[in-house]
Amino acid sequence: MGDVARIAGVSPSTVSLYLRRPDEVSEQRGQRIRAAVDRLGYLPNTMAGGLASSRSRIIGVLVPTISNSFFAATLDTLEKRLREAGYQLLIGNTEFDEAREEELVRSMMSWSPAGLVMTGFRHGRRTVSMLLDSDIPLVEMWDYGQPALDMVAGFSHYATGQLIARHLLERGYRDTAFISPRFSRDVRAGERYRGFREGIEQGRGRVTMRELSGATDTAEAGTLLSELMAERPSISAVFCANDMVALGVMFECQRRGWEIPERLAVAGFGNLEFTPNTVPPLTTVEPPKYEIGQQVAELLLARLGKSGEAEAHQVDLGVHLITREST
Amino acid sequence: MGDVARIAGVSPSTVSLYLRRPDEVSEQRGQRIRAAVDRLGYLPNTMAGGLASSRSRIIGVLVPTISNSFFAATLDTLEKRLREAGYQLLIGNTEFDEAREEELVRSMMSWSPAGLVMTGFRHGRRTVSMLLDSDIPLVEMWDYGQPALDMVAGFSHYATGQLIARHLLERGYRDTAFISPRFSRDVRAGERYRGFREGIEQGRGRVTMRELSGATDTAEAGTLLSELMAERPSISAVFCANDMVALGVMFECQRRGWEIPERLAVAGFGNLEFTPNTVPPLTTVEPPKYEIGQQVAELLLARLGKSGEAEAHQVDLGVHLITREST
DNA sequence: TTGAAAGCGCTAACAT
DNA sequence: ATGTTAGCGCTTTCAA
Repeated sequence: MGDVARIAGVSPSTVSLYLRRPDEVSEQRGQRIRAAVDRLGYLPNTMAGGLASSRSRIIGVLVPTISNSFFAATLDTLEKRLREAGYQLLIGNTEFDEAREEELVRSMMSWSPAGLVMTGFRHGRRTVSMLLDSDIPLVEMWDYGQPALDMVAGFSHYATGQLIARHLLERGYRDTAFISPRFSRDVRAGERYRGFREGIEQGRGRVTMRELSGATDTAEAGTLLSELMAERPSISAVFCANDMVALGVMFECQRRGWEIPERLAVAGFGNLEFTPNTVPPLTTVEPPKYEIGQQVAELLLARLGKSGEAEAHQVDLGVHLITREST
Repeated sequence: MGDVARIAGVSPSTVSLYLRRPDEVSEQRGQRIRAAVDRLGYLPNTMAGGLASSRSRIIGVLVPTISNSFFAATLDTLEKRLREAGYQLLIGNTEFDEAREEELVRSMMSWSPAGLVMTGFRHGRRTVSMLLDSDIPLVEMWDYGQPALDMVAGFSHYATGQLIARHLLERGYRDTAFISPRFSRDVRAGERYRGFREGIEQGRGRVTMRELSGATDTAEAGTLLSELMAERPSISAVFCANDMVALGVMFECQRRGWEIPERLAVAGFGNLEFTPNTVPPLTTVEPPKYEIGQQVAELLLARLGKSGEAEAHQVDLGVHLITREST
């Protein structure tokens, strides 16, 4: 930057000012500075800037795993939106592990990030106290309805479960099942189950639940379905914790010649790209996966703008039931 | 850090040394420092450290979109592996846009990253010269066989296309089709097409190609298939640019009552989670999506270790043909 | 093994 | 609108 200043014939602080707020520098010098920057291919040193101003243009984001298509979609819009505003994403996988989450929060904090984004409400005790001690804007995403540390953008998985329960009851299904990845690998699937079970039971129905041995696995979903139907042939509808599980269930039905929805109704969660196109088209619930990214960015940017107002914002983005022929 | 030093009764530079290389500090002072760190909940300021040492523990990663499941899988292992080594990932979406890529490279460079990871070999002219001017270790991933800027971890999409061509020819399919997302949205699908077409034509076969209007869309894939088969009913096999497209094609066959592989053989690319489980199970090619992440990390860490040796490493991780009943 | 001193490249008062 | 001055919180010689 010194070089740029020398070549442009101005002082370093003028260059710095020009780079940050160009309109506070005279047109004439602005041009000279721009020319010098181009000539030297000057790139500012972000770390020096961050150190001097004691704030950075970094947003730390923690997700269980990047490769979960829901979070990946959210990250996509979040990155886009924040990049437009001049921020960059430091991403970490917690792998469903509170210790790793704590370690990640610690290392993100050491960057003095402008903001932090975390998935869900479950955090370790020490993580929570680090978060509360700092005054870094925080958004918890992909959930709603439980006590939050700061801002929230998500929806209620409990209500989602209830929504499907109501739908199945309306269509006359009472003897139902729920097939899910292991709850320890997907806490929010557990919440959907709770809502679903309570909804069905309030309607005098019954729910049989099966957890896969780990994360989503279409083959294992098919196996579990077969076992379930052998044990309890009266089951007439199954709510799958996500559309991938539902796909596995539908493949199994196809192999066994079980008509959907006549022999067995199937519902999912996610409205993935292929979901409208299955045979028959799958009834599902659409989560606001892109909107969450958008909303998280907006909450953060709003807070970063007017630094004073410490208004805690919590946004429930809701879900949509998409009724198709599988129920 | 001054506070820590005061409480521990040592100098700041001893604290700094202890934090970086604990075994060069006496056990006694080490203990005192550790106690002080705990008591104060001290978190080092990474930016100050980075500025002083003029290097950071950041690896910049550029992908077309995070939400592509192939890249997401790679990012997952890459993040895990690099986090274990004490690095963090700064992730950017290029959105298939060279201008955005350039802008991202520029802002990543301003962090003095320890390394950079990019997807594929196509970069803008100015991006290339920035990359070459800097001496930041660079890995280009997810492709192989073209001139690279530095290190490479990937596989040949051209060879992948040829592999499937050979397989289909062996099974007696000569009149074939290729259905793909728009090549401008997936350059590597275009490479697979090139390999496939040349392979089939060398075997005296024929390929009819159809591009979707944008990214992967199972519904549109079905529509394209119908049109294709109406125009040219003699087609007996279709190679889909990825397994999602193949899923759309299979749904369409199911709706129309076309037996797979009797009426139409189907092959895909990706070996996604559901692929072994379709009806019938789908023949596909398995790309080393996790291995790429692993290998990128290893190349980077090797280079970061022995800083002197500027050995350019290029790794072809290859693919596996997985033959199932759909062909 | 430890400490003192200098400085990494910028920003932020402040004075002009 | 521009320049001067003093740090930001560390790491890194270098000397002890």
